[in-house]
Amino acid sequence: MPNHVRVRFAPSPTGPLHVGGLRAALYNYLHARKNNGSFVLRVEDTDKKREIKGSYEYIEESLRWCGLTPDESPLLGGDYGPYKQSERKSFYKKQIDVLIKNGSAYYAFDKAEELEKHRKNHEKKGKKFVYNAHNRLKLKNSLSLDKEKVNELLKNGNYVVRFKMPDEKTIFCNDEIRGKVSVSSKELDDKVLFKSDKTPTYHFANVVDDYMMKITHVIRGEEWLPSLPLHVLLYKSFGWEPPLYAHIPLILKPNGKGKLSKRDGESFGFPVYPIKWKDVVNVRRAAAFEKGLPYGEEAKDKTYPGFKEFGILPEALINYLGLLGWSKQDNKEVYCLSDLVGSFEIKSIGKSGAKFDFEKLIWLNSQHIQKMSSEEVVKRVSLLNPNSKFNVTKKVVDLIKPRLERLADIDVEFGYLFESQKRDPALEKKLLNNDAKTFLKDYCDVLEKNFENASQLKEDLGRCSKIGFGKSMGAVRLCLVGKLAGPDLFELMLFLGKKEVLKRIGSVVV
RNA sequence: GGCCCGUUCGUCUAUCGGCUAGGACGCCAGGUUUUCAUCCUGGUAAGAGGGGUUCGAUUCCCCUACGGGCUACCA
Repeated sequence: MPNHVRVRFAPSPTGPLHVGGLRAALYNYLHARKNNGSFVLRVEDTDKKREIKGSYEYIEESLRWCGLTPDESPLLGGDYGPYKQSERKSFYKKQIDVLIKNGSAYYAFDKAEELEKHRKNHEKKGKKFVYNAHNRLKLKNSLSLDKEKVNELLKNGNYVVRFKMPDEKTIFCNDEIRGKVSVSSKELDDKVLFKSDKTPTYHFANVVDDYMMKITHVIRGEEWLPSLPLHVLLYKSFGWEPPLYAHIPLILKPNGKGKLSKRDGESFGFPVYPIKWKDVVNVRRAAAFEKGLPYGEEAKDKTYPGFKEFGILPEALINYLGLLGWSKQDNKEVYCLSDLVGSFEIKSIGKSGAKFDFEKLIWLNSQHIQKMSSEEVVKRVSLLNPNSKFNVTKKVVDLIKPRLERLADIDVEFGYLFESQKRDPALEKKLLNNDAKTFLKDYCDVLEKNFENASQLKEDLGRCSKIGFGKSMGAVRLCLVGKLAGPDLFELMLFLGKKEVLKRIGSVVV
């Protein structure tokens, strides 16, 4: 490729970044790095009504947490700025005039309510109302009205600019993942490019910016595929060469019903955001008010935990998202970011939507934890939970690493390492009969005198045991842990220390 | 409803016309650790359905079904 590869991730700040968006960002990042290109973060904040305060900061922070740092962004700047669409208004104004002048776009004066009425009427007849060649001359716009009237209406300032969709023409576009996509232009409408508040719509701003920022590859969610023909036609109207497009399939709910969305975090019991998101009701309510929508008074501020708070490593999340809907020829499963970069190829991205599998994410997470040094794990845990009442040391991590699935809730999962736990009553009934208690008492007496190392502890246990080695260990384990789980019994005893072990076993014997 | 995209084990996927359909998660069984977990070994399980094209279709084409997306002066 002769041109320098430039890709962009262009979220709109209408809320937190979710896994689907994160994956789009990841694929863009991978493609940029693979080709020594640039990864641009652009904020599409043209619709101020829908903007939620703090989203942009949240998005940058999430990307940083995942290690997907952009080369150019609103914060970092760059040669093609500004990187917030709200700061690029003059560009859009200039370019919309170009399209009006060359006849690709026109002014329209129809009121929103009037159009809504048309839509309703058509719907009643089982038809669809489309604002295009089929009926644009019957509506109020600069193509149907005479010049005088148009000028008069323009003076009022209450107009939009629409794209003049060609009449009955088959439009062919190319998608890097699916190949040729074609659609008849009679299905397409004269999309609004410029709103009456003098701001551009997504379609227009997006095309203008991608061109001006010299974007070579647009990698975005499949929900944009239907508007690809419009975007390509816009490029043609300008006489510009369009970039290459790749529409990546959506991430679906685990049950396959629809794309993964915000609420799913709650109903499926796992996060959908990278890091925690604080949903502030006042902000939402203000937004709803602007739009004239009702917003429940009973609603409360709510914090949604993210994968980070759930104890998922960013490495694992990226690994999982990378392989979801994309796979490499080799049979490896565990990858770090640079491995993914090495073999990334747009063409090998899958075509069909993928259901989110939390179990596999957890498995990958534990794989990444195993690969990590205990020191590093300690560091991450303390960063994640600086106020924990327990001190998770290297010794602790050494003991539990093979069974560590998530970095969070260590004090809950492995609380027995820090303080005595309540014993499972069912197991107690089964394992702690009189014979067992006799054994425990004998063992305590021995331990009192001798508490040296693992092999000695083990030998002594064997000597005291009259109920079988397995049962004896079970009994001791139950005393120390409260259930039949945890690390190697004798390592655990050494970790807890003589005093604590005698205390925990003693509480049963007496 | 219309348009667009998709469809291989329960899930994520490999296969670029020759297949005893491969791997991973999950699940089950066995082994190691006289314990827990890790780990190892094995097992389970798939080409939506129907038509073509072909010596041969999971692979190419068509239809149907199902799933998803879009259908705003939202992105």
